[in-house]
Amino acid sequence: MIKVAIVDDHQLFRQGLAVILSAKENIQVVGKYESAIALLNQIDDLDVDLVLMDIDMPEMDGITATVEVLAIRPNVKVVILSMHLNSIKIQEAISAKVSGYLLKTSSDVEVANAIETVMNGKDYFSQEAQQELIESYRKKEDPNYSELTKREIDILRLVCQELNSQEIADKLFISKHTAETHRRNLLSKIDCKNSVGLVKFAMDNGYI
Amino acid sequence: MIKVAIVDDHQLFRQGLAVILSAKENIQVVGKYESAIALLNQIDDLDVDLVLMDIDMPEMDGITATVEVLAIRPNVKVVILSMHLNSIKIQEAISAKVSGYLLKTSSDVEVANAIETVMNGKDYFSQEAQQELIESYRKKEDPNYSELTKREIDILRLVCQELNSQEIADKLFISKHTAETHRRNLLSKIDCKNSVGLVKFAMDNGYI
DNA sequence: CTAAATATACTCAAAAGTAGGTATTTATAC
DNA sequence: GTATAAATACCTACTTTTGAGTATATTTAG
Repeated sequence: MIKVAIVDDHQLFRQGLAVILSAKENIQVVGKYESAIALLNQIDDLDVDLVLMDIDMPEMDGITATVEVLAIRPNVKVVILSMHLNSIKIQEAISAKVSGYLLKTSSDVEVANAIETVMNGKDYFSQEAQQELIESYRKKEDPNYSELTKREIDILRLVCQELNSQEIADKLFISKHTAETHRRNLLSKIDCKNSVGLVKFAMDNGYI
Repeated sequence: MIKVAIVDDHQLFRQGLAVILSAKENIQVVGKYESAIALLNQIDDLDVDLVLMDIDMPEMDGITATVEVLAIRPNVKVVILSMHLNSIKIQEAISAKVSGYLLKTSSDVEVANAIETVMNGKDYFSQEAQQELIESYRKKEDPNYSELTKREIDILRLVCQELNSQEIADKLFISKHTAETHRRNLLSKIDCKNSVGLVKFAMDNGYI
């Protein structure tokens, strides 16, 4: 019997999924949590093999939560169950050492498969997640493509807070010229026309 | 027995909710659809009293779908079941003649209550939805607040497509000056500093 | 019909963003 | 240790946005 916990802020989803999974003969739902905090508060005393974790939740996102969970209970498996598909989230999830990544559009059969696969010591990433990763690797091989640097991500986030280059410069203790250079490099890398494109990119790719 | 159909693109949610609702003694789930199109294709032959409708779905959003459903089957009740809470969506839903608006964070008990209430000829809007509406009415009474006009919404959407004022002007066959005026009025009404603020507002309020 | 709201168009001026450079210092990787 | 990448900073030039006005035609609501 695989002991599974569910973390999701949507009660209907949480409860529905629990019912569906409990119907599987080898799965037992031992916990349902409406937030990562709620799970972390009980993780010490919880007899659990695998956590199904949503990403978008108030208070603490599922990826941060995964890091916390694995720090306390390194033997517990974490599988992401999110509605969003973007390569940055998937990569962040992998960095956080999740064992799988599923979409909410998945079927109950796929979720059960994923749980079994992960408990057998393998990873399970949904077809869509794999595809997304492959495409992001393809992009990286494109000579016109280059990853954003840490500093560029800083600038991107501040642009998205409606700050102008001078304000960004003040905030980061750099020259206005530097902020403008970073901004221009962003426009070039992301291949968009103006700051509006930057915000949309940031939103689509989970930077904000 | 109340005959309910569920429209939601997340299979796990759809299926889970169906199980939960089927357990209620007075509710029968007569259909599960992964898209509004799928529902509309079968609506003629479907013996259904009430549709639980998600908003954010590919192909056709739940509000457009509601209008279509009610055009064909005016006696069917539609209740929105969405994860998002914003006054514009709620108002659009009301305009589309929905009978209720629930959040996915609701409990199964609340959903069942809502279904019963609506089948008794009343409307059911969740506490959060009501609160959101009240706050939007409060805003309207604020002398500094004013609703966006249709034209302003046009301009807002084009700004979000990375167009500058000249390009917007060309697209709408108006003068560049006019486009600039609209843009400035938007900044003033939305109370933000630049186009970045406009995009975020547009996203937060479901304009794009 | 009339008043109010909306959409339209313009001017002038200041501020910010965009586009093309160049160049130095600081990390990082091989 | 030396390439390489990243972060830093500056210059010139041009475009766009923003701010603060004014003004008129067109719609809409009472």
